[in-house]
Amino acid sequence: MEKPTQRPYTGVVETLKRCGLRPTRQRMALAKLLHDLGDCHLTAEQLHDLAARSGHRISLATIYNALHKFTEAGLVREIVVDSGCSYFDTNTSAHHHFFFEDTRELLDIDGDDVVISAIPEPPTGARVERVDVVVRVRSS
Amino acid sequence: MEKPTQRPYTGVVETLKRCGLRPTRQRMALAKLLHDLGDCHLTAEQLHDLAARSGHRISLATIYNALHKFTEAGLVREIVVDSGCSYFDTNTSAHHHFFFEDTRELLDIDGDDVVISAIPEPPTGARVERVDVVVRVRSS
DNA sequence: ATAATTATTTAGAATAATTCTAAACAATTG
DNA sequence: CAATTGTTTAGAATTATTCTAAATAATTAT
Repeated sequence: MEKPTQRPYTGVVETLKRCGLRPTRQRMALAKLLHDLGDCHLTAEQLHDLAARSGHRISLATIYNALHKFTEAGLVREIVVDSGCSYFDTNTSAHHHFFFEDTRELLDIDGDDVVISAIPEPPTGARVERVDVVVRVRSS
Repeated sequence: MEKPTQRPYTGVVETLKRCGLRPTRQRMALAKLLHDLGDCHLTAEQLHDLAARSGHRISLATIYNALHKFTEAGLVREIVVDSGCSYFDTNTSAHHHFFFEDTRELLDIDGDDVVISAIPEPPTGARVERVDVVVRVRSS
């Protein structure tokens, strides 16, 4: 847990700077919202709404820009489970997902709870970026 | 290998009927194209082009309808690796994928080459539909 | 066979997520 | 504080996909 501070943006400003991202008003607001939420999965639209409800009028294009920059910087992770839209995961540690096809919701699976004991070599000239395991479930 | 026949559509007609799908001209053409291709991954657009090149003028809406019906029937499998579009896999046996993020291409990984030795129980009320493993690679 | 029923196809419009554009603006650097 | 560079924005554009409703084709019942 982080120690509360009088200056609520100091933390995210540092983080953004460390990643080589200008700490703009919008990015600070978004980074703080995401940080305060803790582990969760959001679409760009959902983050847009959340920002709006928190009093931040930020254009959707900026939400996309920010999410992509945050993804590059490793602050969030993009998860592809649904061809309709992208989810952004605030949990960047090694882990996997349940995907509820009915509700289109994601649930984390701890990295330790999935053991992949064999993976083939990637073809020559390719390096493994990451291994995604998605357990697709439906209500039965 | 299938024995060649004088009536090239008999095979797919049977397959379609067995799946409870009316063997329409379009579905027969598409099923035959997919069957003749062997294991591969196609987008709706790619199948549309392929059909056109083979002399079948089939509307894109029909391609989507057919692919969805074929998916329900288990004749093809929909793979989600890219939030931009869906891929349909003619290989319906248990297997996984390399996804080349640069070229957006898929490559099969034999089911036996990925060993998942532990998967958590799905939450109560949910049943596992399937487990997808995607090894995301980039040219290095 | 033919008619009646039901499913499928189609073109084109509609939608949804995302990206693009170029002008305004804000953060950083000199 | 001026100049530079990066960011934000509204709105248009793009892309994949779905929807709509009329036309057509496959099936079933007569």
